[in-house]
Amino acid sequence: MFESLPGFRDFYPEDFGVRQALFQRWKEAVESAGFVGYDGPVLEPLELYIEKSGEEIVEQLFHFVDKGGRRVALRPEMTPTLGRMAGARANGMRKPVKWYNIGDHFRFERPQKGRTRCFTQLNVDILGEPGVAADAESIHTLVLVFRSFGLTCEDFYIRLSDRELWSFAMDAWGVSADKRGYVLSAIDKMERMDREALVSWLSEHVGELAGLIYDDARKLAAIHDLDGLIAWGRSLGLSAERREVLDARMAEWSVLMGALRDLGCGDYVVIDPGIVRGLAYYTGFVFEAFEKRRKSRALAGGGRYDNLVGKLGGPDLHAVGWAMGDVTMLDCLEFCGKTPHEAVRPKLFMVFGESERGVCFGDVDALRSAGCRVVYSYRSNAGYGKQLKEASQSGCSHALIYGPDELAVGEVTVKDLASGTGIRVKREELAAYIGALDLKGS
RNA sequence: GUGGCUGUAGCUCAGUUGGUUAGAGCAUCGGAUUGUGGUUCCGAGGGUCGCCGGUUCAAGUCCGGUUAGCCACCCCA
Repeated sequence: MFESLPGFRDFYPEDFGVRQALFQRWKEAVESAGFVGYDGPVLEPLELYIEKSGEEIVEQLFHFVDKGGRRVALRPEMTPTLGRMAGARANGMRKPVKWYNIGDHFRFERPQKGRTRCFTQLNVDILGEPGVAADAESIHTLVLVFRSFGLTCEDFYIRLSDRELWSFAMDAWGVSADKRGYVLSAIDKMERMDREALVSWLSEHVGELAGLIYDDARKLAAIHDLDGLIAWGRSLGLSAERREVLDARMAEWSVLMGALRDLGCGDYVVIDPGIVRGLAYYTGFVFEAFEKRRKSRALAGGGRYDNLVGKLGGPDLHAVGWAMGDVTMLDCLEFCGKTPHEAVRPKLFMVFGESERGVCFGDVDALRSAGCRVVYSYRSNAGYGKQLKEASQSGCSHALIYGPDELAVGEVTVKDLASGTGIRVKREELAAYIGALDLKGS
């Protein structure tokens, strides 16, 4: 027997239903915040990803040369495609643009917990708005998504940081522009590596500064309130000009935190400069969502990336957005006992005698056309008992019994298979009766 | 790319110091059951014990390799 490729998953019906329910909640939650759906190609030019991240990223892509000699790759993330699409229409679109996508992505990595080679992501982005109103709504929408699954501030939280703060810090340390990526990378590793190992690694890039950077970065990463950030900024000893810019940034922090509080996100968001995100293209506020009661991979991550569209050759377009993966999210929901399920709808099993078959099949067609879910046994000549047994084992909620007694007066028996109770219903009223059945909680 | 653990029926697992034809529960299918289901009982199908090689009179069991899965590292878009 063939098996699925490493890191690729089969979805049998029981898993498929959960997955569809997940997508449905995603869709409803982000549409409630005014986002509209879009999609792009699963296959893109390899250069679209190299452009942003460099040649080494190729190792983690599914990529090949197509028959036309083009170097192509399965998309590992949505943002470059979004940037390309939005960039092409940027000048003609009314701002802000609020788009979301639910789609498959591919990365050639070693599979492990929370990580596969093909996963589905929800991407939610706001384009064309430079102000913190967009950052606030982006984070609020993320909270809406979590809450739509019944998760609370007991289950998850969002760590909010700001790359601009780190820019000020690097100004103060005197880190040159070409080294800043390494420093951000080091900050990202602070939670996982001890001082000695990290300083040693960092000193390969910034020399003797490494120790100072590490100790200062530790202090900034430990700040978790706005007053603390402001005090930290005053201690930097910036020039008057830079000081003014920093003050303006702190004012934006204040507006953002106020908006998040008013949008009901106050209990979910914590200031945490230790988050920087791995990607090069982030420019401002960045954030990641985590489970609260256990250590796990980030549930979602995002931030502001004002330069990406321009870098891809489009016009300057402000942007802020985030992504959430299906694997980690379903993991989290299972841990929290909040695994989503598709809505329960009545499902009917037709039970009939040989001489009632014709009438019954007529109703099968009519009820199915009316949108009811209707099935029946393929076995001819099976007794009513056999058919009912099949009905109860098939997972149907109700059996419709077509017997001579019922049909003689133009009725059928609608039997609730859970309770065993039956009720006679006029055949012409069947669709209406079944449509009114409410299975919630059953 | 590195390391640890694990592979026996569709699933969960037994399988003694190596010893005849590898078992159980659940699930599946059939029957008991000719107009009223879920229970119960009976029966059936389903395994080259992940794969290859070695040791041995004899390997599911011991050894080596390999492959797959899980977990961790690396990386994380």
